Amino acid sequence: MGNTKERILDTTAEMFRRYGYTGTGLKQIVAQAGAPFGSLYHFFPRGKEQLGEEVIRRSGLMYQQLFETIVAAAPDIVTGVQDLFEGAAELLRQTDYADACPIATVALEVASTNEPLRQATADVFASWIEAGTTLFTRAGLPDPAAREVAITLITSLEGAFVLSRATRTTEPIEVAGRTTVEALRTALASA
Amino acid sequence: MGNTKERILDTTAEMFRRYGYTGTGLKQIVAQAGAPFGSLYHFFPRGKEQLGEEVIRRSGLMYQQLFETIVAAAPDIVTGVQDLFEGAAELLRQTDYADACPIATVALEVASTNEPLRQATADVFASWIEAGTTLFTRAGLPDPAAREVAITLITSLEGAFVLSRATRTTEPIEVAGRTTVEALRTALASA
DNA sequence: CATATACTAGATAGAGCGCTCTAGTAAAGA
DNA sequence: TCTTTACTAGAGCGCTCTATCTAGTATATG
Repeated sequence: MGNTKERILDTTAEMFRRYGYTGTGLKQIVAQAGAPFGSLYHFFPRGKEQLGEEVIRRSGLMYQQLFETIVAAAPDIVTGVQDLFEGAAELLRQTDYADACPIATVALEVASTNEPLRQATADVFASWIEAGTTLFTRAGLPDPAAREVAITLITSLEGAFVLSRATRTTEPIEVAGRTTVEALRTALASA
Repeated sequence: MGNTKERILDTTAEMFRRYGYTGTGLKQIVAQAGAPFGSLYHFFPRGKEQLGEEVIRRSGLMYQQLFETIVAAAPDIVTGVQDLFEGAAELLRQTDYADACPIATVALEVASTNEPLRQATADVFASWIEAGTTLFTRAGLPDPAAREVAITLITSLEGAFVLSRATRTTEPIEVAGRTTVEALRTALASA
């Protein structure tokens, strides 16, 4: 069964969100996942770096699907973006401002220290941008504008996570949501 | 002379930008600063945490003054904000996408693990927001709108740093600059 | 039944961590 | 001159880090 491996991946993703890459120890991971230490190097022979890379790519994909699900469930794209920011604010509140994007923390840590992991975070952001661009294109925006709004959404969300987690307030994320929605509305109006 | 202490603070700030808080070792700091290890605990008796806190508050103040200087040198507030984003993009390019905001990296790392440091990052962000609000109020925005634009600026900039450092592109920061300027223009127009 | 493969289990190595400790030097004030 | 204070200097402690290593168990296949 792939049960142990999945448990290690899920636990690591959760710990990355709270403690970052360098702040998360392998022994803490196996302890919290209830997995033997040997299994870690069985499933991830290249050690922490391989585990980190798989967690980054996996989490990136999960969040992308979450975003697409939220937008698909909304009556229109503007409401979808609104729901996304409101959901993020709610999640932060519920988890005592701990559980936000696991990519950003690791991305900043590894950007200048670990090229394979930096590449993984870059790939995740690139695919988020593409996914967003596709969605906004489908909503009627021309190609360059769609990409700009997608980038605006992601940078606003990530930056808001930083401020909200630090200040323990949802104000930054609420403001970021309004700004992003406004940018989207403006772009749609002139399309 | 306060020379050694300053050198330790400056070196630490630089290393925090690149390696983060947990990723920066005290021995690396004194080695790079050319300072004896004993001096570190002479100037910072409470160790790494005290050093970290002073670096956060000091860097926060420096960046705030930098922002105010840039805006003061510009012919108007819109140009000032534009210059700020362009300067940030230029700095990233020149430093191989290493030197960005030292607060964000540390903020995400310590938000759920170290309360005194989390508080220090929160204080920095709060004072940035206040400084921005003051500037935008002076430019003619009513109070709630001024604060919203200030928060938008900071979240956009921080989020753009994350994406730019990860992808090694200035595109996110350019887009964030345009979006922020647009938000500011809209707010000014309806003021 | 035999054997290969997948996985569990954890002791241990070697390096590095934050921090403490003792000792020594430089310069200023009594 | 003597003493105090500020600072330099770095060895070493206890601990944790990632990673390796050996050994054992379960399961499936010949």
